[in-house]
Amino acid sequence: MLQSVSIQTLQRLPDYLNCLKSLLQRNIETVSAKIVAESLGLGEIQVRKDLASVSSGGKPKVGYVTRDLVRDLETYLGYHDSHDAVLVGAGKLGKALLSYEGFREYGLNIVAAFDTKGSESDDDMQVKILPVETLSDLCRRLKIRIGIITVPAVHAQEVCDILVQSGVLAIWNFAPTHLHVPGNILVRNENMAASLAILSRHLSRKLLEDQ
Amino acid sequence: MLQSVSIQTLQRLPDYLNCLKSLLQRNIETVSAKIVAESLGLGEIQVRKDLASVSSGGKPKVGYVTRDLVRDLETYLGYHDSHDAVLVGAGKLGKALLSYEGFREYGLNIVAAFDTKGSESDDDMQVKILPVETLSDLCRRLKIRIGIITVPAVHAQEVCDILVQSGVLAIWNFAPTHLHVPGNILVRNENMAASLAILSRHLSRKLLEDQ
DNA sequence: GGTATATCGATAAACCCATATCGGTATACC
DNA sequence: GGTATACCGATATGGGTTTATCGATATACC
Repeated sequence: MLQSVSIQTLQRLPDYLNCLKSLLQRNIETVSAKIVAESLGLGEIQVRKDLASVSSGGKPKVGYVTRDLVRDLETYLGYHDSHDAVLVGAGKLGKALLSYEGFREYGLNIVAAFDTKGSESDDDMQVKILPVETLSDLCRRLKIRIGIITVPAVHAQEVCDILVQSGVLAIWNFAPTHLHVPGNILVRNENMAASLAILSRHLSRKLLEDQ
Repeated sequence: MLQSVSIQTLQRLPDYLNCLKSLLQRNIETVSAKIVAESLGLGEIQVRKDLASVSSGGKPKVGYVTRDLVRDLETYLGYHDSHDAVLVGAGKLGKALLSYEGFREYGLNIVAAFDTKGSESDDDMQVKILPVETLSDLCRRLKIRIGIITVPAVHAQEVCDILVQSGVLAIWNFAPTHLHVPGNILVRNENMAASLAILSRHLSRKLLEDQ
């Protein structure tokens, strides 16, 4: 049951969770796959398959118990036992991510941030910004396993190397560059350019249609 | 040639462009698909197919002419003729995106930003932050076709509705919520939670492997 | 100029994921 | 209590994307 969740399904799970949580707030105790599907713009069968892979089934004529689904999704996604992470690169984007409270409820706990410019403490940030020289040491001491890279593209690879050497296993890369890592390390690229490519093409076509 | 580019391929094109540009800076005039593949961690055949769909072919024993590929990729991705866009929600993330210069070179030109709190002019931002009441009017007047949503989730749908009613055709949504739009409008979700899901699962597995 | 080699391009197989169809089961209503 | 209905679950079909195999061609070297 746990093994066979496809990447695509996995990426939809947070959406289900969002949707179900908002239903729960409206005191909707049970929910059918059809409702969820319509609410998220997905196929009904797809929703059933996805939910089946992370939770025990629903009942005919009733649907799923909302609360149970939420619990199972959160458990599966690891939102209950949070992961510690470090962020490297306290520029605009880095600071924006640091001050985003939402990550904590996704089980991501940013315990420290690093930058070359050392610690310029900002108002509404929880963590201090440390000099990058201390990055490796801190990762080792706290057994950090997730690294977030928000440095300029030219420095991304060297930061990546430091993280990997310090025991980090998963990297969330916001720099617009490809990172080379050993096979057992996962890199997830937050690929803004790819998103733009899709938007841009859609637009070009639409504008072309209307002459 | 232009029609048959798959979504997956389209998303890889910006990576190719990045890679090729950096090769060009190192005065590498021609490049083989193999080199590009290794540099990006992709399959050799895949690279060839992708490149073939946007550019005229390479020569045996020599490879592709780097400069030509860059030009063709940029043309295909529309980086030459830029699209105007508006951004709604000048919180932390919104401001971070506003001050990111990189978008311009991707052909995205953010001409205005909006927020409920009106115009609090910030230091290094090019555009002023306007009251959201004027959003619809400006979109119509300037014929804006791309909207970027960085408001809290609860307000995302209403902002989305305004944008759509004002003629916007493509929406880049950073709010963690699903948006309902007419069929001819494209929504691209920048799904941070989905990325986290993938990172988190990888981590859980790795930690499990090592007990 | 002939041959070896590196590289591209096209067709075919394999794989993954989404969608459709069928059958089963619990609830609701008569 | 029986029957109709709404909904779930499993198996099968289909489309799209990746990967593999083959043949073609231009360059380089002898």
